[in-house]
Amino acid sequence: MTLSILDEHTAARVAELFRAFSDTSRVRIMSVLVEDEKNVTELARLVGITESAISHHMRGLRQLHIVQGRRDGKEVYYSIVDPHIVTLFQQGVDHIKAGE
Amino acid sequence: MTLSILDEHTAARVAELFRAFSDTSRVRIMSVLVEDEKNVTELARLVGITESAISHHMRGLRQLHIVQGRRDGKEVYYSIVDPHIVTLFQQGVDHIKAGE
DNA sequence: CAAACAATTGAGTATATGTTCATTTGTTAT
DNA sequence: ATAACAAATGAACATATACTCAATTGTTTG
Repeated sequence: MTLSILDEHTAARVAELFRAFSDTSRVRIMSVLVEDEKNVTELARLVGITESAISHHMRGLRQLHIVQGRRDGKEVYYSIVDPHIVTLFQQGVDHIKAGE
Repeated sequence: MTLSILDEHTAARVAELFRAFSDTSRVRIMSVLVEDEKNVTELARLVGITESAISHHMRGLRQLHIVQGRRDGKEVYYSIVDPHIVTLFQQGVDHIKAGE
């Protein structure tokens, strides 16, 4: 099944998906969330950027339905929504780790 | 095997890889190259941007070893280097096409 | 060699992106 | 109600990115 060139709109959505993982901080966020859910403060500490920056990233990832937030008291715990996304992400990591 | 947070350098390389597919034009370029090799002029016509813009994109993709160029006379034919990259890309496309 | 065509390169520009800082919102405990 | 902490938001800024245009390099053919 040999699909021809992607139409502009679909291509834009695909690009949007990959763009989610196109930033060092977001990649590190994902690498943590692959293991387990984490709240914003923990993520900030682990990734090494401010809680504000984490929040901004999480908003983007939420809008793409890549992560979801679960409030528990004062804290919001983020986790990865879709297992397929985990696979996609891991595949990228593995490709790099396998060395080029 | 539960890997902890990715170090800055590895994360940067992973981000770089995903960034390759984070642009609408590059996604469309890839969607064409998945099918078959193409020269710059053909790509420009199919994607709908100038040959110069294509060249700029191909340089980036070449530097990441995602595509390779093969000169045949006046033309340079580009193709995707690594089958794993095709799989990664297709998985992103499939995720979008499966609808969110 | 000159002309024609394909591809690349570099400069310039407009827009997008990631971050921080300051402020606001939400939640709990005193 | 107020204080304290967590998270989200908006503004501002610096950098990155994609594109076009003009010029250059590479290749073939007259």
